[in-house]
Amino acid sequence: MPSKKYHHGDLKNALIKAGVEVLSKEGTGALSLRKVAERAGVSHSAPYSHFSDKQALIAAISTEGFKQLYTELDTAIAAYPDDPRRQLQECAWAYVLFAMNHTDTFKIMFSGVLEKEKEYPDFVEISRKTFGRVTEIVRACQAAGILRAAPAEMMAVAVWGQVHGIISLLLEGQISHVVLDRFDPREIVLFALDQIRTGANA
Amino acid sequence: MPSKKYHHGDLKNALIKAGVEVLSKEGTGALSLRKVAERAGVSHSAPYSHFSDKQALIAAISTEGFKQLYTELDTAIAAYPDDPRRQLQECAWAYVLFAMNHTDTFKIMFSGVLEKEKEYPDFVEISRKTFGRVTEIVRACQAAGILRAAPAEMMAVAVWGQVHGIISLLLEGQISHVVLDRFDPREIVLFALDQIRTGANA
DNA sequence: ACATAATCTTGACAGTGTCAAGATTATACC
DNA sequence: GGTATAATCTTGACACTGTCAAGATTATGT
Repeated sequence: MPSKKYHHGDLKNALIKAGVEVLSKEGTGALSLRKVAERAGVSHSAPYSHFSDKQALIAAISTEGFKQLYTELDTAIAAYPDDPRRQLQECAWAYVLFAMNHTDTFKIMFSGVLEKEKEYPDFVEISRKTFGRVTEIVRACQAAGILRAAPAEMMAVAVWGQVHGIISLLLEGQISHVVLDRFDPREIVLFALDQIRTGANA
Repeated sequence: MPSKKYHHGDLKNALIKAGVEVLSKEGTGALSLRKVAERAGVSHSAPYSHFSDKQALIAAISTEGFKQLYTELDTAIAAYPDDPRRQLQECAWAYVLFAMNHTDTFKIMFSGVLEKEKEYPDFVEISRKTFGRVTEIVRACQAAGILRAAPAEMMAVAVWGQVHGIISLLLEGQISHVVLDRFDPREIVLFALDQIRTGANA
């Protein structure tokens, strides 16, 4: 029990974890450096030994979120080797599940709270890596004749954007009650995911 | 020149306008009640005569944004009467243009800064109205055999989600440089819009 | 013309991000 | 080992924020 050492030992990670906790329990608006510090059991200014400012902490939380998202995509991919069609499908669903299970982390990752993301190399790298993984699958699907021919990166962006859009609208409560009264969120997402493949044309 | 009257006369709208200005000039993070009040030439507490709290001002700004978006969709629709295919296409593009021309208003409308949106009836109504317009077009497209048969509201959500996702990723700077180095944002959006219709399947 | 309501100001409070100065502890080098 | 140096954490302060209460000013309705 390292209860009252002057040096915390692993404060940086403790702050990130505390940040995630605050996010999930009190929402994005309640995330403050001071609250995170208190939750980690240190003084209000201690975070500045590890993060240059609040944005840096947010960047770290987002990076952590991306890492988790990456591993979930990775296991989804590993579950269906040599089946790129299924891989793409499961990745899309894993993305949706991640967003629903870690709503506020997801929001912080994508809602523009982090302002100069390119200044955080870890964030940029895991983001790039994740996107690269999706691109690989798209390329494999194209090679297998499952997806149509097109620049793979572009198609990956389009597919990702489509998944991202529908889950974002759902999480932000933008889906009309006219729809929510009649359909389950899962149904809506599945319909949208299906339409990515088939298109809306008659 | 009603310069120094104790009563402003139209403070509520002035505050909304000032808010939009702050948003577009200094970004979402710089939006504060006090700054908005100062810009409108009143004391820091004056906004509380018209808005119960900051959220209420944000709701008003968002509502204003939705109204503008609605009229732009409306003119896009009016420009191509009896051509639902073109109407849908132009609405999607108008949506994208609105997001690019009023980035920070768009972000405030959709980035979850507004927390209890259902508590603001004006916001709910214009939001519902806008969605209804899209649904109408989808229904018309289905009737004309342009879009495939499916619950129109569901399909409208899916299409909207797809447009929303791609422009959101672009605005948040989430599109990889691998893609941005090779393609113009317009190209990316057009590709994505095209894929909404055709689907990604081979 | 006057009572009442609407609007705006002033002053205060707690909470926030951030910085400077100093206290405490770990690390590296002799 | 012991000591200089760096890393880590605390304390105290500042300006800024949202919010409220009390009061001043003006509009409105009767």
